[in-house]
Amino acid sequence: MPRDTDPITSSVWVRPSRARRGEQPTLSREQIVRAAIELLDAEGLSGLSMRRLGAKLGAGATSVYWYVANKDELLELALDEAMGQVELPDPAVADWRSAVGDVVRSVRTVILRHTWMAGLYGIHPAIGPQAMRLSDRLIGVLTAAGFANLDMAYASSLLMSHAFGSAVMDVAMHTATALAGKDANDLVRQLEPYMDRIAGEYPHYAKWWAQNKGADMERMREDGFEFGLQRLLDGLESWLRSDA
Amino acid sequence: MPRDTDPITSSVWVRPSRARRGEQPTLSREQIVRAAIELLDAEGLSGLSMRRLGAKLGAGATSVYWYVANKDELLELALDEAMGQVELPDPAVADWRSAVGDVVRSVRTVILRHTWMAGLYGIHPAIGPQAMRLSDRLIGVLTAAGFANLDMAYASSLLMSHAFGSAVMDVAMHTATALAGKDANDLVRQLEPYMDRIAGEYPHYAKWWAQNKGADMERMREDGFEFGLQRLLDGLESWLRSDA
DNA sequence: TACTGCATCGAACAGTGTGCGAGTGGCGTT
DNA sequence: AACGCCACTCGCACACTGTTCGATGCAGTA
Repeated sequence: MPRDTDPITSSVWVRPSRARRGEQPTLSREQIVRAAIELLDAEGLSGLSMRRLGAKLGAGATSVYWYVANKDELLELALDEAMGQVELPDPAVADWRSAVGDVVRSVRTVILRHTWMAGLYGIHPAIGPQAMRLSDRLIGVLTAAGFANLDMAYASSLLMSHAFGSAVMDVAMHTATALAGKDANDLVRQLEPYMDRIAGEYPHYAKWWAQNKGADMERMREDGFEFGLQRLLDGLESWLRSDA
Repeated sequence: MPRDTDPITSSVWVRPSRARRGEQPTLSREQIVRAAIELLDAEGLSGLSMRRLGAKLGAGATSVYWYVANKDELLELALDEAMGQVELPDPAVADWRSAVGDVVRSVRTVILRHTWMAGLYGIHPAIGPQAMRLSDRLIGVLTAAGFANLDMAYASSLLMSHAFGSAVMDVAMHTATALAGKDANDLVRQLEPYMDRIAGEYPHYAKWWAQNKGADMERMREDGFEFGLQRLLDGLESWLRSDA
């Protein structure tokens, strides 16, 4: 794909997808991105290589480069495509708390479904069309709720931060335990002697641990996310009331 | 480094650092991790290769493998070491809001200083000794404030989520603009025609944009983080009061 | 028929993480 | 004093990576 040095027009999002002239050019950007996501879902971030992607598409390894400038760019496209799976808020819902809550929950769900997304957020900003569409709807709900200008932007990025942050932390835990081939609870149980040994260095942690070692990890993550979401909405709501 | 198949005892954190027998073995795990961080800071995640690390240490490329099993493990160690730069809360401070706020701010600052951390959180959970130390102190402050058991864990992970999430999003934006060789404001200004063109698809976004295009991006990120932190603390505080 | 330009691919290059086995020097034991 | 062990270092090799370049073929136009 011919390069363009202008940082604006060279962005993936402005450069048009390759147009087909005749009938079927056997490959397309959408098809490539879809295949990349399948590979990423099945094998993780390190499982995606241009050669394997080419093979999966029944094409030469380097043919992909006609539709996509970079592996980085491909990942950017895949990330945005996956973001498109987030369920958008229904603008008809009057209760902004539940509307906003549903979006945040959906973002988290999508990231947990495509765990490779977690490692990508720190590299590519979410400014693709799907992410924009999501932002747009969120802005709509928040302005209807009473937020405006900078406060609106702050509120929306706070909500997104929570979805990203907690999902990323969950994914990290999940992959770590999955890599050990264990369920999270098993792993925690096995860690007990280690915890006892270092208890002296982390007194507060050890004390808490002694009282809560029975908790179900999977359940905790879910409940913790929901708890945080509610506190966050509480904070926004009370601010909204005190300001208006 | 000899491998161990047991998932527990094979973890980096339990396996002891290589002990020196005589005087100076020319290399050490701490030295390696330090050099790795320097390389990461200077060149980013993709700038760290085992060969370059070896060269920087004046050693053979594969000598590092005596102290570290993996590149992955090395990154895990570097991540935790960097976490050690977070300023711990002063337990003497009576005001839990400001104590907790300082920790969260410090986490964000550290991540912004070592931008490579952003891409690593989704891969390795923060369970190293430094991360544990941080958690321990945070737990101490929160329990003193009145949180207990599961709620305490939820509150702490909510705070951490915010620090991680917002820092990661900022880093992504920052690297994207830095890669384009532009200041964020310049980039945004250049994006204007693009924004106008797609305004129809993102009506709420476009409307907001029209009213707030003058805002300073760097400032917005800082203020947005602080706004979110305060709303979050508000939410926690009101929950604490209604519960007690 | 000749020409143009989209689309595909093979070969090649520089670089990656890592396993293996050979080396080296100094310590503890005989 | 001699030996053997063992912590430690490193060169080589392997399989693989992303990406460039130039050669090829094919569709539509002149």
